[in-house]
Amino acid sequence: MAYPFGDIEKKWQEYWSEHKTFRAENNSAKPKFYALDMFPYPSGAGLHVGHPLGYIASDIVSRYKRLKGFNVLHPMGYDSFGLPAEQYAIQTGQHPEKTTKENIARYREQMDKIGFSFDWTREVQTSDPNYYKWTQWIFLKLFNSWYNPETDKAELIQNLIQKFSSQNSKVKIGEAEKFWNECSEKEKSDVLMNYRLAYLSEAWVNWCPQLGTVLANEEVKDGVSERGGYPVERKLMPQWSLRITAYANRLLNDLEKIDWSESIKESQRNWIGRSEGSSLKFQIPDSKFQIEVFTTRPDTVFGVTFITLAPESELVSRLTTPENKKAVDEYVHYAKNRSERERQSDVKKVTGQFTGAYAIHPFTGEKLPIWIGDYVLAGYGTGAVMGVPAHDTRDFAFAKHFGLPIIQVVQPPVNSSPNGGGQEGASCFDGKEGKCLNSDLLNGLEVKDAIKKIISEIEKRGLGKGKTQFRLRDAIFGRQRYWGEPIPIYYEKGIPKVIEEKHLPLELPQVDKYLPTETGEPPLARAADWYYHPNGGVTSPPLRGGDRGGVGGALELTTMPGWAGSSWYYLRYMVQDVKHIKPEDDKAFADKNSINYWRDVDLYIGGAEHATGHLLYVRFWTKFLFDLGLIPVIEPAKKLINQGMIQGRSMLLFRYIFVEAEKKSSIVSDLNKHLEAQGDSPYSPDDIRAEFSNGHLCHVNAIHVFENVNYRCSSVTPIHIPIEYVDDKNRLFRNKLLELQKREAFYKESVYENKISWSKDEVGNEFFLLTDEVEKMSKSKRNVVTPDDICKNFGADTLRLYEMFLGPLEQSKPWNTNGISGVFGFLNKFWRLFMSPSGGGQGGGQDERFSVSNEEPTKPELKTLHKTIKKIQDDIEHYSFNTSVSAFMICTNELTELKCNKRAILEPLVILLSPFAPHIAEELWNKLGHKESISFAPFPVYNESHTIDDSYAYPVSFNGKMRFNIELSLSLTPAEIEKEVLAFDQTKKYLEGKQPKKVIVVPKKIVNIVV
RNA sequence: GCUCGGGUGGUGGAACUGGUAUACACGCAGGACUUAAAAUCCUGUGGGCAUAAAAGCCCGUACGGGUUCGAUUCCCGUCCCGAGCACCA
Repeated sequence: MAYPFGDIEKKWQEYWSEHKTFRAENNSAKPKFYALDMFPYPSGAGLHVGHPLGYIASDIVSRYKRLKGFNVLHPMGYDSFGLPAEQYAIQTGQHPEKTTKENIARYREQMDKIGFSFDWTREVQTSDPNYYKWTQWIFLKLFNSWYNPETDKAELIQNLIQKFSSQNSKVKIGEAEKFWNECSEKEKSDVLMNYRLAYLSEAWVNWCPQLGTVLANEEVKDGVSERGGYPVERKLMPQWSLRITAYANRLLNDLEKIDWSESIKESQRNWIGRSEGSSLKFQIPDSKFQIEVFTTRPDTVFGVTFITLAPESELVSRLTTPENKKAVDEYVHYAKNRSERERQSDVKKVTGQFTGAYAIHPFTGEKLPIWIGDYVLAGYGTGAVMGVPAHDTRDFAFAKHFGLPIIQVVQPPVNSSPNGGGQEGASCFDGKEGKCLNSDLLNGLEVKDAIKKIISEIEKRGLGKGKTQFRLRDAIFGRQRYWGEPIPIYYEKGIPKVIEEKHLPLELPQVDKYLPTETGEPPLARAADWYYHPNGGVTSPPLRGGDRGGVGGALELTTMPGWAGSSWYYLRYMVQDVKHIKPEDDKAFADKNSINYWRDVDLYIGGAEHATGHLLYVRFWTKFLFDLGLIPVIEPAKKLINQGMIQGRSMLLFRYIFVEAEKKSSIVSDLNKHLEAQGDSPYSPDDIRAEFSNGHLCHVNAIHVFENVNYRCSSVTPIHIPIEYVDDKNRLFRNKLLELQKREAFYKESVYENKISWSKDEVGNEFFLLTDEVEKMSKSKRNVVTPDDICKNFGADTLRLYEMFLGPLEQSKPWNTNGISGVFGFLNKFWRLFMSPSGGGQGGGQDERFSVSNEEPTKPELKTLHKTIKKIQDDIEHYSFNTSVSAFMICTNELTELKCNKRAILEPLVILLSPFAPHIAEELWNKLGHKESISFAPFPVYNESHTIDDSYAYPVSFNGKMRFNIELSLSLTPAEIEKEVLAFDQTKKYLEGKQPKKVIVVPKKIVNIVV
């Protein structure tokens, strides 16, 4: 019979909750350990089996650290602002707060059943006004700060204002310059916007019409929105942004200081994208304008044959000659209206237009035609490039397409790729090695040296200077959405002003609908009294200043993006009992003492999908708060582990639609096109015929397709069947489908039940064999598996062990429960070590009685125990939890074999197991007579002397092939070992009478004889 | 295209800094207990050759080379899978 996990787990979960066992103290003499999980977005599908993977790992480490005498902070909360709740609100009219609350309750219930040692008194929710008050507060700090390049850190904007006014500096107003002290309030505000770390500007944004909002770069994948997959366009609009680019260098350099996975660091490096080069100015004859370009290859300057501007560049309209105006306007119009997706998908398509204008080559004085091309990005560098077709593939393609001249200026090294010529017309060579030619003062120099020389020359002649450019863009911070933190800004006479700190939080107003207004304003515009007055705040009664005069004004209508709240939440957890703190006692985002005690996260576990989003922003905010002296650390987390994704197994039914066609063969090729796209091998017509008759592919509108071959496959649509309707052999039974169709109209409409060619099982039930596919686990794919059933059927301890046993934490793997019985079996076997059958029943019987002996342990028993202590300790330190589970199994198998039920062995073993399977461990600990929770028991100390053997079975190899073992004393010297081995009977056999050439003896490892 | 991971039995996966490849578990096969089933326990299980049986031999960590007494591990080349970036000048 199985051990009574149900009762045990309930009992101890209640005990921990009642005794607040895992409440972390901020005043402690113990060393601190902060283990953090990326908090979840509470989605409507509930917690699936992938979520706990990381939580279990961090929980094991947390519990282990407690046993090791650390004061452990292991908190949990919710990233509860976000799009899905809002989309749901739009559909149903329900306030997103309501669904969010419900989802959180469900998550909590599920988490509680897994037995995590979270300190729930520190729970945070980003959508809680008590929390987002401080998110808004940090925003105000960003607004009121600028980045001082001289001190290389953020400083108060007040310092800059002071500087401007005391020096009466000249500042730029549009294209004009003006003295600071002569500027109007509005002009001053505009100037400062170029410095503030949170600023408002006209910016090209990723606009997603379907979602009605702008998206950050990392929220756009392949030209469509990450959430929902809707098309994204480029649009110029006023936007709040954060000046993360000011931190680009530090974000890049400090990666060296943290122990994060190489892949995350690499992603961040790519994303920040530092490149070193030079700026260079090209004069335009008879014009007040000039073109500045950025290049990483100033050494190729003598190969420049044209200049290309981005279509969005301001210079375009100014430089275009009258006779080219029409063509240029048309091209610009075309380029701007190409969606981001089109632009990215046909990268190979070369488009462009000549402006009619020319620039002067700064070294040769030659006339260079100025072109526009949409391969030049407006947002990078200066939005203009110098075209060096011989040594840049894009310039090459452009020059080829428009018949522009190509001049080779670098001779590739001889051993480089065979056809990488760089010769005029042939192909281009973009390697950063070789010798310069046709390059005046650079001739004969190696590329590297040429770069140095030309930069100093450029600088000497005042043509430009050496420069570092980053790919990273400022982060767009406003969202035209309801369910996010309101941005604490109001507009007085058109000037953005901050809300006073004492009026925070600026709470989300009630609105009648969660949609944009008829005039296209964000949902917050629907709020009746969305005005601010510095004397009265926002609330009762709102004093309206209005936009046109008086004090106060309309509040900002956009809200913050999803990542705002998560950029600093690790700090909020540091506050003792933060969940129950009263607003009037809440004096800081986190109090100084707490911050100085906990400092930073020691272990952070979460998904790799946040590599360039959350994980970059949280580093940015950390550095900013550090600069302001608010926190003592420059990085949020010392160690980061990315847990692998647990994928789901989707069940797919393909709907093939056939239509009439003229040609016979097309059905085969159409079908094969689809199968190849899926990675399946193509089918011959016979194969397809066979598949159809087997029922595999046969979900079609025209079943008789092979009798009447004049059909072709016009579409193939995969339909996700909810996995709970499918049996473990991928079979969808007809009655199940009917049941599903009754419940969900979608399946009624999309699946033609009477067109399916059903197969029959042994008893005659009709079924159809579905295709399975490993995909991300998600609600929309209908493949979500929750941990609930496993907790119910096997218990939380089994779930915890099984998730760890699945493989290395960082590896992604599809969920399957094939091996769960092994883990469950292990726990039962472990339980039985402590039990003896009371009535002499058979094989463990039903009447188990707790029975542990106080006898002295034997040597083999001690050896097993200490070997396991060492293994578990090493494994946890290396986050290798799958191998620990194996070690526990081996240990239990050995002790069962030894029939060991001795307290001296089992008691330490229970402590050892407790981080992994805390419920069963608490129960056994209690049965062993302890009154306190096992959570703070001392971790057993490894004693090497118990594991040392005096002899070792040496594997003896001949020419590297292992043949047999010899048991030899470990006290022997290598020479003695050699002698023993050579004297051994079997050795003679393998020597076949020959003399050994050489004998290698590695003590305690191996003996190898070379013949 | 560039960068970073990774390829081990039927399956998930072990193997410390080069030293007995396939631990542990699943699955499968056989057996014990049982009226029977479940549960539990035991035995076997990389492939091939060979044998009455035992011993024994050969091949095997994606593929081809190399270094080494010895390579899953290190080096070079190729193929495949996954992830990130992708007209970033």
